Amino acid sequence: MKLEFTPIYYDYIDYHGKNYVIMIGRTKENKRVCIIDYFPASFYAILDEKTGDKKIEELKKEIEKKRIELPSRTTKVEKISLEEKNFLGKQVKAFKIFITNHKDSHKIAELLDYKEIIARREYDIPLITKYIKEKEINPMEWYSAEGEILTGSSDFSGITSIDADFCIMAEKIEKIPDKEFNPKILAFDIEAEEFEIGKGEILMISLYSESFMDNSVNPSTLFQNYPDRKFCEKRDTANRIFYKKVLTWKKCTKKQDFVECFSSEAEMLEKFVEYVKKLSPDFLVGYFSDGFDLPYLRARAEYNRIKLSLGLDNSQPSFARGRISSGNIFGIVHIDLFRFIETIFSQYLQSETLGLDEVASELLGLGKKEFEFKPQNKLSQEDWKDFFDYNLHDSKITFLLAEKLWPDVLEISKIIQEPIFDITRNGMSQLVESYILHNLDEYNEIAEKRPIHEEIGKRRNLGKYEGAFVFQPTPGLYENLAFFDFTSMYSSVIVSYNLSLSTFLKKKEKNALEVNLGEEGLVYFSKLKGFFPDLLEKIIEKRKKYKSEYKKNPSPITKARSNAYKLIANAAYGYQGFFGARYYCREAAASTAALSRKNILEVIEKIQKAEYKVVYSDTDSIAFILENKTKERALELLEKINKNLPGIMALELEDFYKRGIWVAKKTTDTGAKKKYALITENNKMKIRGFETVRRDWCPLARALQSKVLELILKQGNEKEALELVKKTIKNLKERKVQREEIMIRTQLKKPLSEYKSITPHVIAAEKMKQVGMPVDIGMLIHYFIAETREKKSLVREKVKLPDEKGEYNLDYYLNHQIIPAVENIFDVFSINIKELAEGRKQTKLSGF
DNA sequence: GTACACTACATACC
DNA sequence: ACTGGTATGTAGTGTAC
Repeated sequence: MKLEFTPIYYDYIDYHGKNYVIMIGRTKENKRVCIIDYFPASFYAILDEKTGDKKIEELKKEIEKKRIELPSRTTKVEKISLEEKNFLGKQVKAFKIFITNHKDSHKIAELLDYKEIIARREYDIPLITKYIKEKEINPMEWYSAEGEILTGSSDFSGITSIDADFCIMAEKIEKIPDKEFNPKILAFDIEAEEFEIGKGEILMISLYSESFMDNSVNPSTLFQNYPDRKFCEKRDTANRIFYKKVLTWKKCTKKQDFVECFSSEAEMLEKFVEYVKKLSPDFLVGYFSDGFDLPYLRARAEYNRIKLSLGLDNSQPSFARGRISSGNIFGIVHIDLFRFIETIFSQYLQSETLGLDEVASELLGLGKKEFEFKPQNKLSQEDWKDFFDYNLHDSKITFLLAEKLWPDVLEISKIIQEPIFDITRNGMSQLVESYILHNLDEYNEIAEKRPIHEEIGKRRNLGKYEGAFVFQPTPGLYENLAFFDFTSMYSSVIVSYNLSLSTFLKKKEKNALEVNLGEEGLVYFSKLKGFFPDLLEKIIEKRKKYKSEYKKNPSPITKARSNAYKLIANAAYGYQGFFGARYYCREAAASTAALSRKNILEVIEKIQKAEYKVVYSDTDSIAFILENKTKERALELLEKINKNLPGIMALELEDFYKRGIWVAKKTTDTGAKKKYALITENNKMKIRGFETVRRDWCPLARALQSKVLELILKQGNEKEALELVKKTIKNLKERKVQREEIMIRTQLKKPLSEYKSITPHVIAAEKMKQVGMPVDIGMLIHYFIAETREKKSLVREKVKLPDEKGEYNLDYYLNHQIIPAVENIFDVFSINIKELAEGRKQTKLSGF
């Protein structure tokens, strides 16, 4: 049998003690296939360069005898080959040792205790990663596979019970040109009685999906085996049909045909499993479903003593431990969109929180439905109806989000070459590392090992190294500014100076690059191109290529591709400085920062020598005043500077600005760093660091500050802005300010009990807990500061929750929100807002 | 009892 | 623990006078 498919899901099983990789994929005819491929595990043993051929032969014979006996299996060395490889910049001879079972590779590696073997490597790479790396069968690309169809008569360890159209034992797999692939996405969402996992009943479960068929199919035939086929939505303008359903065992109404009612929670759960199986999606998508929906379903299934057999082999979801456990369903890729957005996609968002409502509003222009939660017994028939709508709507926006983010998920998976399950959950360092691992073969390089616990401890104890340079600004309002910045500065420094673990030299060598790390002394790097900088250079080139491709042909895919390369390039520097990295190199990271400082300081000097006044600089950007010079002259200077920059480093024009303001720190009168506001000739604002952009300030103060900055920057003076402040203070004093304007939001970053300092938001969180509201790490706590009967000195004693009765605390909002937000802006014009507010208050309160 | 230094914490910039 | 360092600013905490 021969078929063409794209691998979507990867896993492996043991059969007679050996490892078989299982890929679940789709053919272009939309058939689900399961490809099984024998894959022998292996690792490397690197030999001391002095080892002679005779000794090598002896060692080989010795190693061939190694074996491990376990009750369940015997793992032995199956085969050894001697290979010429590279390892951290050196040519080495290494044994590639094939063993029976990957799970024992660590143990077998430990048995190789010979003085001639100087290092053992790659026993710690997950089998799937190794499989993809060595056999080059990448997720979401296309392959043809030949092999025998596994039938019921086969004794292959229950494999034939996998719910797929075909299951084959691969004999040959070959790359074929990519084909179009439309993912089958099924979104789901649950509503439960209690917030705590498994504590309450699951009231309802919603499903939302595009009905998986081509346009020629009549919807009425699609779910013909279903009692509920009429619940398919009609075709939309794009000729698409959607499947929507709410499963519940609570009060059903006849008016909502998408609601299906069952007699018990258990029956509802069983039907949920059945429907997911019938819909047969490639991706089951939730929002925060690793942390809530899936574990909740499992807990309730357990409680009801039923099996949540969602897996294609009828297995239940498994939860890998980690900071957040990841819910894996065999054969179906479970995606928790929240995790993907949190680690990867949030950088492209403006949203201040990453809740479904805000993220969906931003990306889709469609937020959550409003619904007021109440205890079950307080819900009217009408409330239940709204509740079902609400639940379905959550699945709907989750589905639409998944579609929206699909190009990014797809491109990242293809570029990183790891399955979608992993890339939607792994952090930035893991993505960079996977990219490196999958590209090592280009350099014939053996992979470095993952640091063990002890090593991580050592690395962390080394402490921080000196980072970026930030220019000390002078407070003031400036006109006619130019902003230059380095393109991907740290990455370009790594490439240009060849900074990495494999190029780092333990001692000075001839022709080496010497980097001065200040107090930490001198370090040296080889000028022979290392694989890490070389790989990074290629990433940057690809980013450039795909960026211009995107500009020529803008589409979500070209954009996603360009962004994915940018993502890796930007994370490379942090990766080398990250204690958990295989290719951790503190010296390289510290040198990257040092050489970046050196370069930006040199550029600052050049700009100053060309008689411009530099007003600010942070890490990779420089702002300066054009004074009487033209923009063209500034651009000529830019060209000139670029000619003398090392390697691939490049400086570019960020923009020209009509005006810019820098303010003083609140404690001293020196200029504050990382805090400024700019405006272009087209009145486009760029505000950095100010309270306006900080979510832990109340909207009133933020909006006022933002408006004040705008007025000042547009007009070049403070007059109108001052009037606005006066008006706002008057309003505040007259108690005309709406409650939502004075609400403060602060994130709870750890469990309540771990706070050493009891801050206002901790008190607010405790209050929430008391009234039975859900409180969890990561939540934004909303509260306001109220007037109190007795005089209280601490802010936390005046904290009230949004729906508590009480007046806002005038003194607090005046002196701790409004005035601090605008005080240092008016200081630039020698106006003392505080005196103004107080002075008027004493003489004539009504003036405000 | 309050002034001050210091710490804890959250959030931003790049 | 889940990329790095630099920076501001608020509120709480502890201590001296």
